[in-house]
Amino acid sequence: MRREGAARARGLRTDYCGELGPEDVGRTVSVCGWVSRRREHGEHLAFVDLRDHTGIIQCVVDGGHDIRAEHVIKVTGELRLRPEGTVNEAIPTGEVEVGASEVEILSVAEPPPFSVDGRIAAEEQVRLRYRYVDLRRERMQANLRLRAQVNAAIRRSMERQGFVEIETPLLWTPTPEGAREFAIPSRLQPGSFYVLPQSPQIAKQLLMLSGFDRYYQIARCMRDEDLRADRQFEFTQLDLEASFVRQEDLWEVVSDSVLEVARSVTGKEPPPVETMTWSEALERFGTDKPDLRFKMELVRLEEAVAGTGFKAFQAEAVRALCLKGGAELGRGRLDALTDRAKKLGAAGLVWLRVLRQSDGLALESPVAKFLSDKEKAAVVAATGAEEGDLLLVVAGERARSCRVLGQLRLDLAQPAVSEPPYRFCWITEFPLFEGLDDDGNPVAAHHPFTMPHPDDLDRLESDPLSVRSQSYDLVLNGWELGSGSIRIHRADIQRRIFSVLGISEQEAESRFGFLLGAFRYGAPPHGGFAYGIDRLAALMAGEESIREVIAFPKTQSGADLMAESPRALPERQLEELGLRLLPRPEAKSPG
RNA sequence: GGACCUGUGGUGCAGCUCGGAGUGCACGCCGGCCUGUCAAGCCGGAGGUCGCGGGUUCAAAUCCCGUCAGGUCCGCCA
Repeated sequence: MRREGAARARGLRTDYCGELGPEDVGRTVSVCGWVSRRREHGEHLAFVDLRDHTGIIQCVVDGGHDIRAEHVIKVTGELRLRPEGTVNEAIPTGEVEVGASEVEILSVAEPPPFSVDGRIAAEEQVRLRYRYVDLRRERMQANLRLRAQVNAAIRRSMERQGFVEIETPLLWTPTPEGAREFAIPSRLQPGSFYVLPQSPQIAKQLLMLSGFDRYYQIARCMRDEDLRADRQFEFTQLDLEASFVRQEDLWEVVSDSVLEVARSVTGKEPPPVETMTWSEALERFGTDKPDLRFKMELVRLEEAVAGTGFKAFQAEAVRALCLKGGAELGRGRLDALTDRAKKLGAAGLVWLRVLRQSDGLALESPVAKFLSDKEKAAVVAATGAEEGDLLLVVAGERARSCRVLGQLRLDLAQPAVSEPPYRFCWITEFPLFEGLDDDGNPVAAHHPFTMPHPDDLDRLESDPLSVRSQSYDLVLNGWELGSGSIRIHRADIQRRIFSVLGISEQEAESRFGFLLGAFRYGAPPHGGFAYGIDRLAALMAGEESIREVIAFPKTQSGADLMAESPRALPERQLEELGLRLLPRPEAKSPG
């Protein structure tokens, strides 16, 4: 438990509270911290549980001191074994206590707005308003320290692999694509604006053209989009880019870093990162971010019901889920599932209970009468269903049917997202384009500098929607951690992409000018990746929201309840920036 | 932009369906007692615009409308 490196930096104290033990008995020690709890026994005896970031130590003090919860005090005295029968097995320092000869009150505290010991869980609203108190709690101390451990593991991995840490500007220039940006008015050039980077994407590609070969940065990114449990305005990514590499090389680099993180946090060797194509993920799990911790994969039934007389199953795709033991679900529950499927975009949901009959398994369902015995048998065989299971079938367009079942799979069987094990997975071969915009032009799925799959290059113009890209996502337990791609470094291919996207040469020049310009001076083949450290740290900490691993997060309406941002600026400051406010339709009054 | 959940002494809850005096529980707080506790114990006490505004009603924490705040989600996040 003792940390040698910290020994010289203990300052006012000789020891940390949580590190004292029987081996220290007999020493005169000084400990500093916050009063976690006091137990008074009259004029001459009181117990004080003193807390610092390492833990809690019991101090035995004279009852005359006015020592209250969260007072900051320094206690000096001899460390001794607790008397027989008074050992507290519930805490690591429970065998010893400080017999206080001197108590110094370093500062007094008002009663905290909620309990620091976590006995009663305060509402998030209250926690955020008094975040400095909230962060004293064991949970938040552990979370933020775990996050620091994640950062350290990432740096270890990147340095080991020869990456160079380079900082890029926070005051950047507006880019037309992607997320909404935060704008910063220029004082020296009134009317002009910087923006905060939504990612260092362009900067890091330029660093490749500059010959740095391997760049990384633990980078803050800002996106002015609506907030969620896994999304804040500002978040932190491991951002990296490498030259003269193939996708496989990057997967290895990134896998090394996340496995180093998992190893460091869990103390165990994590399972290797798996890989599957986007198309396979959709077929097997009905999503591009599969949760591999549990099976219940989607099943193809097209062959089993080929040539069926049942109209609903005469569709492009007929897919099923088998819910183990689901036959006992009541009618109300099944109706709710059907509603859910419809809300998700399915035409309907067919359920079949798998029951035992004298001569084998039988299917009980409102539509059983429309299926032949042979079809029923084929369905049972294809799904591997056993007595007591429930089959859920969606028929219709392929991608939609898979996605509906993919969501039902999560609804019915997904464990808490932060529960181990940690099953990292690469999703590869994303489509280059996703659908068409209002003008009938394909829309870039990743960004317009993503290199197409070499085997599909000749279909770029003839059948763009079938073209795969060299882009890839990293997924952990159903959460998208990040994405990356091999970039286009050749002008001819970039021209063809812009042409397919319906972007003219002039438009490309004005929108991506300085990047395209830089490419004219010698661009190495390169590619990169970025993943969210907030999300990774949250999952590693067993949290469902990234706010629990961020010291001072914003609420869903973008407010900091402690700092009370955002706020109005004084008129003088606006003037200096060359800004004038439009009248607001209505003033917000505090509730 | 939209859907749903939540808002009651400092904290966490119950009360709301079926309207009848701010009623209750746990923690905390203040005072007293208490020399081996550790969620200390015992006795006493203080503390409330029921988020805010409007409506219905003889009467609203409770029903209705609006609004604000927090959360979850859809849209959005190349």
